[in-house]
Amino acid sequence: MKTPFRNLADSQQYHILTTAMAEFSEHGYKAASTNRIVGAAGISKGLLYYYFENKEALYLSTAEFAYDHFTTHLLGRFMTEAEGFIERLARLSRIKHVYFTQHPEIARFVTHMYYAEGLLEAYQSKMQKLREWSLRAMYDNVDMTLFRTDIDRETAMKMIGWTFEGYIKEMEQYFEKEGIDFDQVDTYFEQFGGYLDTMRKLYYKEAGQ
Amino acid sequence: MKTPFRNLADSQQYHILTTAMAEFSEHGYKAASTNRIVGAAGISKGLLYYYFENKEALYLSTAEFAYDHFTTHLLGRFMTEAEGFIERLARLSRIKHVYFTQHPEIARFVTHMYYAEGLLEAYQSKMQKLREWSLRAMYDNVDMTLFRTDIDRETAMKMIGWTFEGYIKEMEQYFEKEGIDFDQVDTYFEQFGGYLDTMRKLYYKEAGQ
DNA sequence: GTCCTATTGACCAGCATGGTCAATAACTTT
DNA sequence: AAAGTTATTGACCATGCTGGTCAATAGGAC
Repeated sequence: MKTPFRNLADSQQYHILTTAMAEFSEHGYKAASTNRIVGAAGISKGLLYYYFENKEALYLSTAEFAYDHFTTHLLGRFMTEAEGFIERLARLSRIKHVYFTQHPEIARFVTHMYYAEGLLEAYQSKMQKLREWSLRAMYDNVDMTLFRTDIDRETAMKMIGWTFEGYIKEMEQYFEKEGIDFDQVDTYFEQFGGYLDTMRKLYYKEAGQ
Repeated sequence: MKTPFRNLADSQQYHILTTAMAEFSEHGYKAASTNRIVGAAGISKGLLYYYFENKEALYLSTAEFAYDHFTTHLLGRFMTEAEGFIERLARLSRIKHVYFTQHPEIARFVTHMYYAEGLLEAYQSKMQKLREWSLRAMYDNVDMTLFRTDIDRETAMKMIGWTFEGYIKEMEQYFEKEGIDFDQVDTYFEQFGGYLDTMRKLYYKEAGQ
């Protein structure tokens, strides 16, 4: 990253880096095309190489920006309150969902980084930290006594996690096909609440027991 | 597909087509490389174009072979017996798993076809049939009275489906990392049975009720 | 006018692509 | 053994895209 890029307005930096992220997430590092990036970003080829020394430097800047943005915007909101496992996952899902809709390119790119190999050696310790921290976000300060006692806790937690994954994936597919209807947003929340109730009925002790 | 290819021994046809499938599934139609295919298949470039008129014809032959193989090898085994929903999904999972380990390239390619767009217009009606048929395989002749009555059936079935998806995905990831230990295969089955028991405890009426 | 920075897009060599084709190897038939 | 037919090779080609360069120029500051 060269100084001219640093002198850019934040919004323009964000614009260029997120377009690069979209390209990198979709095609991976090698197959990503700088030509497509400049086309999508609306700048000339020359200007990109006036901002960055080469493709790799662009990727690394991109990765650093994404990592920093992700951690500063999410870590803060994840302070753990005491609550049941289902409520915890519900809260995390909502927070993630907000972030994914507000910064979709960054979110997609971070998941790409999470699984990518090769160029990222410099980031693997950071990723490791992220992994550990996301574990804490899931389990720290969770009230485990809510679970019914006749089924294994580990099993229950896995199944609950898969239920959230499945539900989120289904919603994503639905929105991708049908588009989000903002008048119906209440219905979506109701439906989500219904799933939560069902899960409580399945996995928690009966009330008052 | 030209006649010389038709005159080939079945095993050689299978070999070439499955190598092509691997390439197509991994990179998609456009990014797939005929050079890599001939390299992996151990034949010369010229020979490939002696067998097929061009890349598209190769893809179409590949798709047809995969579809036929998949349907003839799976549809037969899917006759529905009366059973609970959990047992049904467990049975389907086992059948699928066997097919995926015996014909991984075909299996991967069929899922690719299932989601791919563009070149497949000719196959979309076939895919539609496959979709309908897989629905029947899931729901036909299922004993719904086993479900406990205080939770919604649709919700329960979705959650059970997600549990299977999650478990299968986790197993795949585990095997990819650690490799399959054939001495431990009993443990895997035990573990799977444990999940089934838990699910029955969660979603079915208590015995004798 | 004179700097200095920002910005362009034509241009380059390199590489991989899908596809061709003359040469030849390997069988069959006579 | 000769002739004919089919299988098989790999060098070769035009094309298109790649990451990256650079002379030209536009814009603003002094």
